[in-house]
Amino acid sequence: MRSGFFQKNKTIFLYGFSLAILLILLRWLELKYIIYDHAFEIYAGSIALVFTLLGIWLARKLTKPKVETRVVEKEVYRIMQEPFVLNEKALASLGMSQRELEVLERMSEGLSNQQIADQLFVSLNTVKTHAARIFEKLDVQRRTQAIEKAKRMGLIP
Amino acid sequence: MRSGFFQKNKTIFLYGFSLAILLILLRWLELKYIIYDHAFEIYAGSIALVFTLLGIWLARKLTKPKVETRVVEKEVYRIMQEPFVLNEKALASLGMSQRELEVLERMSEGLSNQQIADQLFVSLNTVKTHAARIFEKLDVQRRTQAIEKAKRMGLIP
DNA sequence: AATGGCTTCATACTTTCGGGTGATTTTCGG
DNA sequence: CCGAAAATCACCCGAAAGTATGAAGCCATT
Repeated sequence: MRSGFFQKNKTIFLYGFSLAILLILLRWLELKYIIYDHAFEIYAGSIALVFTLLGIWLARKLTKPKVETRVVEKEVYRIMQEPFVLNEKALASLGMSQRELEVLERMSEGLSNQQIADQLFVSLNTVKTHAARIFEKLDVQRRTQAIEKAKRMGLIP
Repeated sequence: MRSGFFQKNKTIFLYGFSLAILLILLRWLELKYIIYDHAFEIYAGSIALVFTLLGIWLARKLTKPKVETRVVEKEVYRIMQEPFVLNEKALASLGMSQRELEVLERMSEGLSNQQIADQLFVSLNTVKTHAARIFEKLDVQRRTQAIEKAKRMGLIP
């Protein structure tokens, strides 16, 4: 393709053109006897200047941009359970005992009284007693309420 | 400082030097009568070539690298109470109905079946039926388990 | 018209939970 | 060592929760 050929050799054409036009211009200036004393030096200087600029342009055109990796911090919000810290104050103010807390934790895991009893190696009745105390201290009636309240108070995760 | 002055004007000095040396070289070549026919064109061409290269070099030296910002995501964890967004996918995959979800929500608030029935203006039996379906779909046996699982799945806050 | 899902309700039954009471043992600080 | 708090266990009883089964009405899709 003609246009394709021109496209690919555009730089070369431009190059030649620049040189030709510059020479013509300089000759014309010479003929117009504006320059005659240091003619050659001016020629050379002009050519040097123009082609330096051309070189710069070329370099900018052809050089691939240097890639500089810049780390941009982007906040990625994640669902994460904030590290649970037991609310000791609330625990103390309620007078919640260690054993009761253990029962409460297992309750919140959805275990039945019997399962809790098995895990803690105590009788079902014992767990019931603990549960009753827990409800009393938390001032609730049902285990679901106890769990809800205890979570809000920071007694369990 | 002298050296500082030279440093800062290095490019200009280099420039002048190049031109001077080139001219001397060309004159010498001319004197050696290797060139004499198309002397001027060769002069011009040589100067053009050299200064183009110089321009390219200059450009590369002086041009600040184009910064292509490459975003590298860096996770910044932060504690936040996750604003609850309902996990619709899980909801759909479980085939959980709207009514069932309502019951589930109230369950998690610690309400009894009777209270839920009153709030939703349905009978206790209806709530029980919903509850049974919920347990079935969540594959659990107790309401406490259902709450625990539903929370983890993002069905309820 | 038929099908299937959702919601509603009922009945009957079993299991678990929660309240109340009382009692024994263990632990731990004064 | 003594006493209070904690932990353990038992028994009873009623309430609540959960299981199983059936069924009717509604609504959208086929």
